[in-house]
Amino acid sequence: MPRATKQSPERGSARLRLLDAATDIIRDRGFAATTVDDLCKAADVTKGAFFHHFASKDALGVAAAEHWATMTTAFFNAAPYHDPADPLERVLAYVAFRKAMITGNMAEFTCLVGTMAQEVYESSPDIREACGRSIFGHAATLEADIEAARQGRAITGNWTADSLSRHIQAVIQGGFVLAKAANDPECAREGMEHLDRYIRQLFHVREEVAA
Amino acid sequence: MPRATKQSPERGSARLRLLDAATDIIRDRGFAATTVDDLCKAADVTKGAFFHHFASKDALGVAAAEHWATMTTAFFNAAPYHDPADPLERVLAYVAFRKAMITGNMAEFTCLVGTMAQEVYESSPDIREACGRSIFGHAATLEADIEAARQGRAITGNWTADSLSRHIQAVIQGGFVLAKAANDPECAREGMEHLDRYIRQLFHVREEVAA
DNA sequence: TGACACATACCGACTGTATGGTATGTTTGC
DNA sequence: GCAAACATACCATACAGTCGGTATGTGTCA
Repeated sequence: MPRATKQSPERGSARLRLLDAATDIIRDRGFAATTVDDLCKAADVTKGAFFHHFASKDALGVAAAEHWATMTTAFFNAAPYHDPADPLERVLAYVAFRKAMITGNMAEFTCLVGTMAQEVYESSPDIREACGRSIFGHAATLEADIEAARQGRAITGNWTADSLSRHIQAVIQGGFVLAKAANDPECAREGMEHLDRYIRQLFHVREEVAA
Repeated sequence: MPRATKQSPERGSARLRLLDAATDIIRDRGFAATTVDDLCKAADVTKGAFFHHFASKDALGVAAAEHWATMTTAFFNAAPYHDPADPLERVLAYVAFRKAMITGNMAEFTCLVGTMAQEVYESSPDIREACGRSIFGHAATLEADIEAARQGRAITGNWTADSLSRHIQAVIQGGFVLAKAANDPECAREGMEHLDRYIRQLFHVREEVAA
């Protein structure tokens, strides 16, 4: 366990290392079951460093949610599902991308802010709000494409683009819950197939053979 | 705070009172943030009684999940959505029923086993499995109706009854996560409307004006 | 250029309390 | 009179948070 020493090149990175550790550990055990000592050990920093950067454990929770929002925004911005020229194709590509992301350990593909929101929605309003901003901010990134597709194809249905954008996130989050309960990621993938089928039906396009 | 005294008429009900308290408190704060003392206080029993009935806090978690399964099974068996003669009508009535259930406090309508599974899936396999049995056992109660509707209406789609039964639960669970993140139950209700629309589309039936 | 002030980033021992769990009674129904 | 159903006092530990300190960088002015 190499202590960060004087002249250490990582000096100044304790905050980031703590946030990265929080992302992993909280997804694994949840927020309440994650101790400050756990985080310090994983990030290889001391308790002094922790409370230098964060006023409290709750404050770290808020920062972790915001860090998650920043990371995921950059990640999804750089993802290839934006490539198609047709907005509906982009939405369907997003769903396919989310499905393809479901691999590896449960903690690797599940959602930090969904997990935290579920746990602390009542006990820690600050964390809950930060989680909400992350989830609904991400949902909103699909809204323009959905609306463009809706207008471009003259779809008239009893639903709105923002409602569908939230529903997409709900299916993803629900898939994670079932996957954890079953200890089987396939549950989450299944949900994405239903979601793909639903969206195609809303827009009256043929169902393709699942990729 | 009236201590349970000798000659108390509730004697013998400590276990049940603890399970009921666990149902409420864990849905509010999550499993890890719920202390044994919290449960004892809410159930108005002592720690001795707690550990007389449960070998550990984890054991209570398992029992709470099983108690939840028992309660919800009885509740849904008695619910009116079974009344329609047509199996598809019963499935749609189930979705409407679940939507109508979303009222009151968050902790009142959200799902104990979904919350717990999300939290302890990695750290407590016993609880995770009990949660899984509850969720997937409930999902399975819809499978026969879905399959009957599928055959009765000669539906040929690239999906199975058991997959759809799980997806229905996923949408419900995902709706709960978003509702908590937004602090707004309407998120969960929206999801049920999309689910209703999806099922109707799968079975090629007209969308009704939302109840 | 260098001395000084000041700020930021960290260290690690310490503390008060909360927590899960235990040991040992006491009461109650059969 | 025996076993189940409690009650009460207690314990070891783990936990979030504190505090006095040190190391390193940075701006400033003679």
